[in-house]
Amino acid sequence: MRLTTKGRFAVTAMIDLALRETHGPVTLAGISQRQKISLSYLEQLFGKLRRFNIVESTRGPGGGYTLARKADEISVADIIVAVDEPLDATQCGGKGNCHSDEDSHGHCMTHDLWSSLNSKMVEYLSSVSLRDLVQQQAG
Amino acid sequence: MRLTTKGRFAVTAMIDLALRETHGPVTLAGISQRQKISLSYLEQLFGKLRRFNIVESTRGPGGGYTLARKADEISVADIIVAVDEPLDATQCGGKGNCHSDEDSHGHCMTHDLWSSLNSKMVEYLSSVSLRDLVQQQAG
DNA sequence: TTAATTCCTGAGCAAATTAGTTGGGTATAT
DNA sequence: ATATACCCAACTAATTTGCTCAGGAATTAA
Repeated sequence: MRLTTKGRFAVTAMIDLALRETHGPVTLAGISQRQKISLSYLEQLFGKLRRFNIVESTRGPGGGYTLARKADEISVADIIVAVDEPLDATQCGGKGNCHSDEDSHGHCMTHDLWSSLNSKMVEYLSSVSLRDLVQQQAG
Repeated sequence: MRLTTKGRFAVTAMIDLALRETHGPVTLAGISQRQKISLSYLEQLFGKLRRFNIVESTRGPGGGYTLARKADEISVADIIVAVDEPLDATQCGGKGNCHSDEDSHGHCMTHDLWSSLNSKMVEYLSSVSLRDLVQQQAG
């Protein structure tokens, strides 16, 4: 899991969306103005979020985006995984057929190590829901 | 806190170092060969790690790097913070003088939100020590 | 039906970051 | 002296980030 400003933009935009979707679909133009993120960049991000079934779209006037499920069923990990390119944690490309390390017991040291660290990160960010963030923001 | 392959390289190299430093200083050339990371890149990373007092260096033949403190007193967060450029979490640059968001109570929405999420990340990665990783690798 | 709104897509581009190269140094053990 | 190894800065290539531009498609409302 990669953690950059790109994921931050997506999470920020999703919070903006979650805060407003009670009044109906939220337009990207609105999010763009409020959060100071370019519309085209948002379109790219929300294209990915839609393909990952995190948001749903409605076209035409009065349209916009809504959450595809409840805010407490969307985690920060879901959002970040959707928009960020995957970070290739293992040098062998996940094959496990890497014997370069002298200490290796069949595959590269990085393999088990970083992938387990990575899964802990995912585990943690999976435990933080969009609803948690919205409540934190409101409070 | 940013989380990219750069941090992974640094953590991987540090584990390699921790596993071997019982036999004396570990050379970057050795780490480079074993972990398949270019020597010059390692030199850059370890320059930063040294400036953050995470490792110590010994010049000349038989020299190399050693841990500046015990492995259980070095966290993954320490390593990543040392090598990664800081991720500017707030759009206002940490000033708090941003009133762009309509829902704002004096500063931008992103401000509190992402910085608290960020501090949770740091908190978590601070709880994982180099010793934990080494034991995990050995076992 | 026409126009306005909004999502949708792809190509291209500038800036930043990542990863590495090159080409030098400096300190130290033998 | 010489080889080892850290140290350092400038430069480069590849990738990612963030954005612009230019359209197209679906939907609502006049």
